[in-house]
Amino acid sequence: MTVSPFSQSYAMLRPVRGGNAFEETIEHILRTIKLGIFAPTEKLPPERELAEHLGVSRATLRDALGELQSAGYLDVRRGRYGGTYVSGTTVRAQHDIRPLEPAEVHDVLVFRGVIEPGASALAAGSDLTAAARSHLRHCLADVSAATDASYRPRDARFHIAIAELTGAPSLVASVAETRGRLNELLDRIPFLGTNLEHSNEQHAEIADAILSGDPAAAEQATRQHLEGTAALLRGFLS
Amino acid sequence: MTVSPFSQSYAMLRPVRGGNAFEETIEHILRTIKLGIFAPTEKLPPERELAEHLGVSRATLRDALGELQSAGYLDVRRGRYGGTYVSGTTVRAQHDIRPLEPAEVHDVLVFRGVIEPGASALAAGSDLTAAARSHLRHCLADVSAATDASYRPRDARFHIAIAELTGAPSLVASVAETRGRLNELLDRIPFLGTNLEHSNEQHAEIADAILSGDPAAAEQATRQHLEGTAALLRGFLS
DNA sequence: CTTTAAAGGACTGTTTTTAGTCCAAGAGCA
DNA sequence: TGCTCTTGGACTAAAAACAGTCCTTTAAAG
Repeated sequence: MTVSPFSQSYAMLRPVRGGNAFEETIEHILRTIKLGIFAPTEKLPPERELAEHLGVSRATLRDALGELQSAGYLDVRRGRYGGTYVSGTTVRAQHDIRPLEPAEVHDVLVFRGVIEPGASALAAGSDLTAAARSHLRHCLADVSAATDASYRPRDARFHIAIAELTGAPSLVASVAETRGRLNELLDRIPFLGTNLEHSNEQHAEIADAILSGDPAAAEQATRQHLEGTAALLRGFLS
Repeated sequence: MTVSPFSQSYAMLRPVRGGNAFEETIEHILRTIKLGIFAPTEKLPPERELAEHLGVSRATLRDALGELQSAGYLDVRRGRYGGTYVSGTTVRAQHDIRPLEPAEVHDVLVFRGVIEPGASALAAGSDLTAAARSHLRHCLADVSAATDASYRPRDARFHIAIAELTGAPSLVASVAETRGRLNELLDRIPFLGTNLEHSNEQHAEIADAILSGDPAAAEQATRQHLEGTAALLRGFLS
C-alpha cells in the first residue's frame, strides 16, 4: 500500500511488534551491551528474572543468550554464584556494509535533536538529589577517562544518565533506543578518529550547566554537542 | 528484582514486547480510533494489507477486528468495495475507574513536554511544501469547528499533524503514542467542560508561528498550550 | 444479465512461544 | 566432608501465532 504524504495513518500503519520474540530478544540484549548499559565482565540478572522483565519465556531468552554466547558476547558460568556475564573481550565490531539510508539518518538525527536537548533542559531545571548529582559526575568522569574502544559505550551511558535525571522512564527509553539506532548508523561509516578532547569538553559543559541548574545553557550545549555527530553522518550521505 | 534508583539497567529491564499479539493489536487499533487517526465512517485498509503493515498474521488481525466489531467500534461490509469501517456512532466512553498513577502522569507529561514543543519548533524551522501548509491549516480548521465529542480526536490529529511536518516518523509515532496514553489518563478524571475557545486560540497561535517560520514562538506557544492539560491532570493528583 | 475483481470469512497444518517441571553444577557454609 | 541453595541446562505438553489456501459475498463494468 502506498502511504500518502500526510496520511495521518502514519501512526497506525506501523508494526505492532518488531518481529519474532527470539530475534527481538537478541537485538535487545545486544543493543544494551553495545550501549554499555552492562559493562564488560558485568553480570546479567539470572535467566528467570531477566525473562520476566523482558516479557519473554525463559526458553526464548535462553535461545537468544545461547546465540549471543556463541557469537562471543557473553560468558556463562554454571552453579551457585554463576550466571551470564558480558564478555570481557569486546567483540571486534565489523563494519556493516549496508549503505546509510537517508531516511533513517534523518529520522534518528531529528528525533535525537528533539529529545536530548529537551532532557538536558529538564534535568537542569529539576531539584537533583545528592545521589543523582554524584551519578552524573561519575558518568562524566568515566567517559572522560575512556580511550578508543571503551569510549562509545561510556559516552552512551553519560547521555542516558542525563535522561535518568528527569525521572521519566519513557524519556530514558527513548534516549537509549535512539542512541542504539545511532550506533548502528555509525557502524556503517569508516572510523574517523573522533576528537575526544573536544567531545569531553562539551560533556563537561553540559554537566556543568545541569549541575548549576541552567536549563537554557544545558539545552544549548547539548544541541551543539549533537551537531558534531549529525554533521559527520550527514557528510556521508552526500 | 529491585531496580536501584540510577541503575542504567532501566533501558534493559523492560519488556521487549507488549504482551500477546492479539491484545496488542486490539489496543493499537483502538488507540488509533480514539486518536481520530481514522475518523468515524472512514474505511480501514483491507485486512491483508493492514495485517502486513501491523506485522501480525491475518488470522490474529481478524481476531482483533472481530473483538472491536462486537464492541461496536467497527462495522464490516463484505464483498467488493466492502471493508472494515470505523463505526459512525461513537462508543460511549465510560469513565475508567482506576485511579491516576502519579508515576504514569508524570512520565506522560514530561515526555509530552519534551517532544511536542520540540516538534513545533522543528516544523516552524523547516521549508514547508504547499501541501504541508494546507494540511496543517485543514487540521486547524477541523479542530476549530468541533464541539464536545468530536473535539478530542480532532485535537489529537492537529497535534500529530505538526509532528508530521518534521518528516521524522519516530517523532510522529512518539507524539501519537503519548497522546494515546494521555487520553487514557483523561478518561479517568471527571469531565470538566474544557475551555474550547481558549484552546482554539492557542492552536491558532501555534499554527501561525509554524506557518510564519518562527521556531521560538512555536515552541513557546506549544509549551503554554500543554500546560493547561498538565495542570488539569496534576490537580487530580493532589 | 453476466462477468469480474476486491474484499471479508473459514479452514488446515506448521512453527514459534509459552508454562511448568525436573536435573546438574558448584561455591560457600557448617 | 557433606549439605544447601542459587544458578544454568534440558525436556514436555499446551497454547498462540503463523503462512497458505480456498470459499463467499457483492458492487461495478461490460
